[in-house]
Amino acid sequence: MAIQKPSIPKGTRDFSPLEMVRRNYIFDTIRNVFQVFGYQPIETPVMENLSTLMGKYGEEGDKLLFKILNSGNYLDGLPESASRILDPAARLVDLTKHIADKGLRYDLTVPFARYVVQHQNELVFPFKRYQIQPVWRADRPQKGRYREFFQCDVDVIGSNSLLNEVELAQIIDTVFTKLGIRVLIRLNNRKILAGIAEAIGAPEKLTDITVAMDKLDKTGIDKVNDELIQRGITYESVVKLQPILTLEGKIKSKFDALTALFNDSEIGRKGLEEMRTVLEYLKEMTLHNKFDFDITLARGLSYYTGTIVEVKAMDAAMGSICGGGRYDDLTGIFGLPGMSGVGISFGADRIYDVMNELNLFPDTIQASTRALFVNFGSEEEKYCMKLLAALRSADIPSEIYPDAAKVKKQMDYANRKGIPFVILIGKDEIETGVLTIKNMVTGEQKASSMEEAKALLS
RNA sequence: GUGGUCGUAGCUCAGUUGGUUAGAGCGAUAGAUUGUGGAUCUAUAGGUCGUGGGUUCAAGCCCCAUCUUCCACCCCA
Repeated sequence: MAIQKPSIPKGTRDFSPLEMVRRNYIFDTIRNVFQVFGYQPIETPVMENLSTLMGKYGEEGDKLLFKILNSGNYLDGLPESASRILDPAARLVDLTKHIADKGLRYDLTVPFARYVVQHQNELVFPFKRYQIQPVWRADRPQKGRYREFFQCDVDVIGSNSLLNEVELAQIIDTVFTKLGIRVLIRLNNRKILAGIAEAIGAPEKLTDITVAMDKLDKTGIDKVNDELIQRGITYESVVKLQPILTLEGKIKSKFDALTALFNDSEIGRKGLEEMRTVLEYLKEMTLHNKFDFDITLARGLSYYTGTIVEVKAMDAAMGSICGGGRYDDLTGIFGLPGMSGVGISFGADRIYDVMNELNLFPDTIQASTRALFVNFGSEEEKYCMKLLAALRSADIPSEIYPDAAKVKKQMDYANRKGIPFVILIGKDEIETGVLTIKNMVTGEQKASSMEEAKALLS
């Protein structure tokens, strides 16, 4: 058989030891914060039924789902003849639903909603859960965008209280403070966006308006207006929107302008009230990072209904590294209506990229093996295994070189793995019962007892 | 999904208007040095030039397709 060049699918990556140590540092930090705030872990399968996933992320989202081809003879049982399948005019989607009924999860929120409905009888509400698992999107890879990446989700479901929003903001602030990333936390509320759409006389165009407004800081007001017109919003409505688009600066002035605009919009007033409450709490909390009320923040996922939040690194050019919001009725579609939830998701891979770019990983996390026993042969080997066991039971990460190779080679091994101490046990040491320990940084070498060794190495 | 971009040794990259046997540095292995590493010196190994077609007397170089990389758009973590 011809040798084939090994490769992995587009947009996926291998993680080598150094990367894993650093990734685990991120996961451990985030997990600890989640636990301190009283959240409990769950996991769900990497694949879900396509019926669970389809239609939850909008039209775009359905296209980005990885579908899993059915097992067995998946062409059997097709409702129509094979010639129809081979007909180039036949729509691919039609075929897809007959030959694939499973897909890889696109995020952790929808599987969580499914989980809550299925396990509603055993859960204690409000249910606070966290979940750290990979998700898959059939996107084109680019900077900060992978086809396989990890999300770290925290959600609380079964509580309408805005205290949850406040706590989630605290979690964001705590996580990024611990990781050493300076961030800007942007907040908005979907009800405010709905209120704006209503107030300018285009309530049915909410999505179009938010998608266009979202680009304000990126493309500028002229482009946004162009897009609004292009999306079928009337000239009059666009004119009414201008005072909102040009709003800048103080939170108070935004509130004043919106209050005036929302004279006839109840939903707008509701959103504004929610935002005021959240911001007041946050002011009391004295966070380490800045937060802002940003009217242009929209967020794509269609299921958000209340507060929305997005986090960006201040010192690196990267898309949002954390985002989320409140969804009033995510479980309704699975048969459990009236269950409000709010949650956020940390993008571990983007956080990694930011920390890498800014050199934020502490050196101390790279520590692996503390000491290496040099192997001088079978006699010495046996003797070393006992000493090794003693070090290991004292929680000192240690190892023995498995072959009686040249000392140079064994030293090289220690250097390359960054092992700071080498222990040499030869005939002399076995006779005298001491350990010759060499410091690989200073080159210093001395004889120690086991007790001294433990003290030195721990 | 749209547009662009990259691919030569394990890694980083040279490679002339298409012209004999595709090079360098780093790394690897062995030795100088049989229980003492990082330095130095010497030698050795390592390539279907991403893949498949095509043009040509001749292709790493030109053309087409395809895969991959990176980037922008769309959208998003």
